Amino acid sequence: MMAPMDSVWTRTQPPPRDKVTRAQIVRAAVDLLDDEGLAGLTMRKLGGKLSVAATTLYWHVQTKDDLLEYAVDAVYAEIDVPGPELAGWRGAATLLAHSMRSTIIRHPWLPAVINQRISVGPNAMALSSRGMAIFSAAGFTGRDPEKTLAALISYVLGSAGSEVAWRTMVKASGKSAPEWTDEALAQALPAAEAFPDVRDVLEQRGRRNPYTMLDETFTFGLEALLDGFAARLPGTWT
Amino acid sequence: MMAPMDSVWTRTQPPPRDKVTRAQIVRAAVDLLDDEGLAGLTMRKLGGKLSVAATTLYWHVQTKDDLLEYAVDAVYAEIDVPGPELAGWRGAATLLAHSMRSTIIRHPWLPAVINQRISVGPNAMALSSRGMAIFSAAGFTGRDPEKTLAALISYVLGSAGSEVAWRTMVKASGKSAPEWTDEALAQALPAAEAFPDVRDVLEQRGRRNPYTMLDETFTFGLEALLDGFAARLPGTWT
DNA sequence: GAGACACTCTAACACTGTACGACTTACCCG
DNA sequence: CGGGTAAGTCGTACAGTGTTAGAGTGTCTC
Repeated sequence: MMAPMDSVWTRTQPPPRDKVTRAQIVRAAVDLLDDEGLAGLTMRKLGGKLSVAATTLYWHVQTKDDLLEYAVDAVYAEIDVPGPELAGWRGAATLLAHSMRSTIIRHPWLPAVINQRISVGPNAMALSSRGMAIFSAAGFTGRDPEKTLAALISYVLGSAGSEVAWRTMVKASGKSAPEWTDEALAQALPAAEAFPDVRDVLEQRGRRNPYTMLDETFTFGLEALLDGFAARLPGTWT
Repeated sequence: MMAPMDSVWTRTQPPPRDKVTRAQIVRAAVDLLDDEGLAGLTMRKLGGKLSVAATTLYWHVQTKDDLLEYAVDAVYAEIDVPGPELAGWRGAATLLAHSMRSTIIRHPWLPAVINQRISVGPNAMALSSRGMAIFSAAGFTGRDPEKTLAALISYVLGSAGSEVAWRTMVKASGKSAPEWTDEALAQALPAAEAFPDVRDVLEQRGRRNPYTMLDETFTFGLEALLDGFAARLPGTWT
């Protein structure tokens, strides 16, 4: 394991040339965002986490917005896009959708950041490429694979975005989901009285397990969308 | 027009009791957000726009986040939800979707804000209520109207969110859409070389009219989703 | 050995959201 | 009519933000 006469003094190439690398910064930023939310990411706090002055970060990253862009692309790498040969196009699309949803739930700051600047990082492009491959293999031609993938991603993003907004509020309150719902209904939502149907919806979310209800809602829309895709496949009688 | 001896000095009742009302503040905030984006909204700038000290705003609004919540709900009022009796459930849903999309495009900051806190203002609830009525009238029962509406809104939100991200970047560059696309491809996206299919998609967006392409993509997904809903209507043979 | 380079840090600037307390009115009650 | 209470506005101030400029450190190359 150790060469003879190897010691700190004889070693010629101390491996860590820099105190931090951009990859480390990005990873730490994602951690911080996960833990403390979008407003919790501060250059000084991030520097502290890496035992480095805040301004040091600016050597590796031009601006905080750029850092966010890096963070977004890093997270994109966590979404896996199965090839269509494994589960068929519908299975592959389903897996992609669920993987994307859980990635967003793991990184709740994602939707708010994504909707400000478009994502053109390498991981985002790889996702697009592999995602389009699913629908090309399914038989879509021309611009259809692009449109189909865009629709799928839009749905997942919107759905997960709402879900994340809900989860964030519950988490920030420190209460359990049913508790939160009850309190919110009782105290803070007198407006709901005017809309009994909406009130019922919110109430149910307090009684039954809210998370399985979110799952059901997500799957419902996903299946509907995929049915719509299937009906658009060339070779389908209408 | 003027009473005898009316002057600044004799006048006893200056009609405007308050210098600003909350409604005015919210409206000005929306305007500022539309013009300068989320980062452009500043309490001091907003105060200046209303000829009022920044701290005065805090009498009418507890916090900047609260102000954003008011702004979101104010914008929700612009989305119109037709009753199902007018255009049938599918027509009504289509109109709702398009109205929501154009509202978001008019207020590009909306998606980023919406995904941080859930919306429970009166206009948001009215939208939910009337939206669910569409699908109830269509024949959906139980929790299905809620799920269907959630899916529709999720899709619109996600789709418009991506669109807005794109539009914002193009607008911020000050260039025309094709110009922007060309430059972005040429200079800033060497990563695209590794994904020729993605590159083609981006390139086409530069050649053809990008806005009609966005329309097409939006409509494609919307129709697919509505087809999926139709297939789920009770009384449909599968 | 010397100079260039990569990297880090301290100090500072302009600006942010917001708390506090003082000030000016308009209104109500005796 | 007179005084007190509340509503509303403002100046000041504070802690914290992203970011710049310049000085400093060490390492690599000739």
